[in-house]
Amino acid sequence: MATIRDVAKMAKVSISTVSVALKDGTQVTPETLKRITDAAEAVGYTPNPVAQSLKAGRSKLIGVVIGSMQNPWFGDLMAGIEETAQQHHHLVTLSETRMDLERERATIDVLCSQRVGGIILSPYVTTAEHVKFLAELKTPLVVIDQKLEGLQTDFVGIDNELAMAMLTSQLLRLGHRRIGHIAGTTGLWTSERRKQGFRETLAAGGVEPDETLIVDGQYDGQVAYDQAMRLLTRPDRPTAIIAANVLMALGALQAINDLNFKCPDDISLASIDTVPWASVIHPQLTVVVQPIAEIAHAATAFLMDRVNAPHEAIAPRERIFTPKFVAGSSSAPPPARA
Amino acid sequence: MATIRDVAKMAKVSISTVSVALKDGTQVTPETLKRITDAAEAVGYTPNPVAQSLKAGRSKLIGVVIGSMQNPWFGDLMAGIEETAQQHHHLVTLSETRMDLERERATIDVLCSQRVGGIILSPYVTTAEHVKFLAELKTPLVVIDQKLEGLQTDFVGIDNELAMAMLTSQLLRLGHRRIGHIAGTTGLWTSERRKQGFRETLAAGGVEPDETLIVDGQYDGQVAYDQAMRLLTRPDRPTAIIAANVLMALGALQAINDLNFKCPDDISLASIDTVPWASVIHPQLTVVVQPIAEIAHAATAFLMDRVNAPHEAIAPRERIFTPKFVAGSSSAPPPARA
DNA sequence: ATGAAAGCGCTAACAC
DNA sequence: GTGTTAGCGCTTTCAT
Repeated sequence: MATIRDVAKMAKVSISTVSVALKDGTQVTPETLKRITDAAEAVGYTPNPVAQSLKAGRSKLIGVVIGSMQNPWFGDLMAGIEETAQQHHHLVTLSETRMDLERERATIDVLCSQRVGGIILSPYVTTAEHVKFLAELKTPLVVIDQKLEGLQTDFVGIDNELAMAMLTSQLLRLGHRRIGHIAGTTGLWTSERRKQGFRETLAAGGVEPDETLIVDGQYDGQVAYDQAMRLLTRPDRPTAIIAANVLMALGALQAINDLNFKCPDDISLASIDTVPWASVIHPQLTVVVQPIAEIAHAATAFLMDRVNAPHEAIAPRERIFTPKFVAGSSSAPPPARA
Repeated sequence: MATIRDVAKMAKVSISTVSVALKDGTQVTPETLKRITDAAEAVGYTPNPVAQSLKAGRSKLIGVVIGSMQNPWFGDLMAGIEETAQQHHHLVTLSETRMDLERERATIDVLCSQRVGGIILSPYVTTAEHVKFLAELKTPLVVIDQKLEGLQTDFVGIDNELAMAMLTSQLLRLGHRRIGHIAGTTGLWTSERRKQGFRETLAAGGVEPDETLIVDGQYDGQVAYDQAMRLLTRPDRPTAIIAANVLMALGALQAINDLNFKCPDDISLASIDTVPWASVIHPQLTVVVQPIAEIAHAATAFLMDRVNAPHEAIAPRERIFTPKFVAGSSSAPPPARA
């Protein structure tokens, strides 16, 4: 590959002149600029990003750290991040932590030692120790999805209380009074916010929240299946279930079918998020969807701000998107009392 | 961050000794080795990969270039690649070409100029010019999924004829004689191989292939929906449909439902590939699945061979996996003649 | 066994 | 405006 030296030799200038000229053509005479650009063209010169990175102390790479690639929104997230990163001439690397504390830390360590320009993290560890670890990172960091309380950096996510309020009030309006909630992993920010939105909306609708109807599905389809089985075989079973994500909703739907209940005739179902192939699932799920592409763009834009201003201490920013309600046929009025 | 100089100073040796000692402890006396490792530990030394890359002329990064992140197997593919790459201390970057010729070329150019160690490509462009472009790459390359005829490099994929033969013979055995095939994008290797497997199996089963029952669904769910609509509204409609991928199968299923046909009572359906949580789709699809994780591992292993032996001309290798048949309830005997 | 020195390709002071 | 020079952190001859 052609180096800056080849260009300099051909244009009969020094390498620093080439470097300066190619940065912003304003510091050199038009004639030399032309000679240089022509020479660069002739030898097919592309600056070596590795050398640039060594000089700069960090590379034009942004690391995305995610809990699981099984998440249905993961493809859209990556596509959005890659699109924005590309506009800033950055490449995107991807790492999966499999929702493991050790792996999350180790992954971030690797990324930092690789001198990536910045990191977009969807955290699954919320311990104070981990927050401290993240706070001490020198590498620019933007957190998405799970907000980590006390961490001074940018966050992009959705209004989780609102998301659950949308679904809950819809079911209340249909006449449901006993509503079950298969919640996400206990302790995670999104899980707790969603539970809170659930409780508050019920209370505001005049229904006393029954804590035994709120179960932990660990954001996992199989666990949710088991939990739905338990909920639906109780004598005082709920007439509707809200799952905190779509994987759990599909698990619950499976349980409903396996128990020979009809959805929505016997049990209504609703969830947060959807899947790309949602249109062929019967019944169509009533859902609230996150604007994933916008979250990806916003997070990447935040990150690039930090990458491009490495010395300024940018105050933590927050971007909370409003999810969108999409009515489906999985929710209907509860069956008449037997 | 601590540099090799910090370690050298603390261990009271030269930087070259540190470098040699940390490479393989065999060239230095045990005492100095200990001093050096202790010092490295004390200052928290990690070699700067960027500097190593500059020296080596290429980085410990492998680029994955894929047509679309919507593909349901994309998450599993990435997870598999990342896992194997990690064992070789490589990071994985991801780029999407949106199935566009220009973008596929430009993306590969960027990756090469970034001096990635190697590239795993799932190509969507099969022109001779593109093959020539790929053949001239200096960067190690492994192709997956779509084989490019005439390209001298490693390939990993599945036996596409066999995949279609499995599905076709199953439907023949059930008694179907008019079977439609929603094929992938015309001209792509997988599409053509699958069509070929379809024709041959029909012929072997004593059924003359009707070319009008083979339609181009472009590997796209919406296009497949339209094509299924056309197939199913013909007076001589097929009694079964095989889709060349799952997105198209789901599109076809939607069409079947919208036309108020029952699957499998009126129309049987089968496809290649599946989606996570396929179990909540009714009816359960009869499918043939690719061993994506194994494909990912094999491709990455091939690539690492090339990365680790940059000067040897490794002869092109090929790994063809056998897909797995998974019977579902979407295929049944055809309805009795009216 | 250890060290000195060159250089990977580039950028940025600092001269002139 | 343009060139000289000194590194960024590392690996690798080549001496000693």
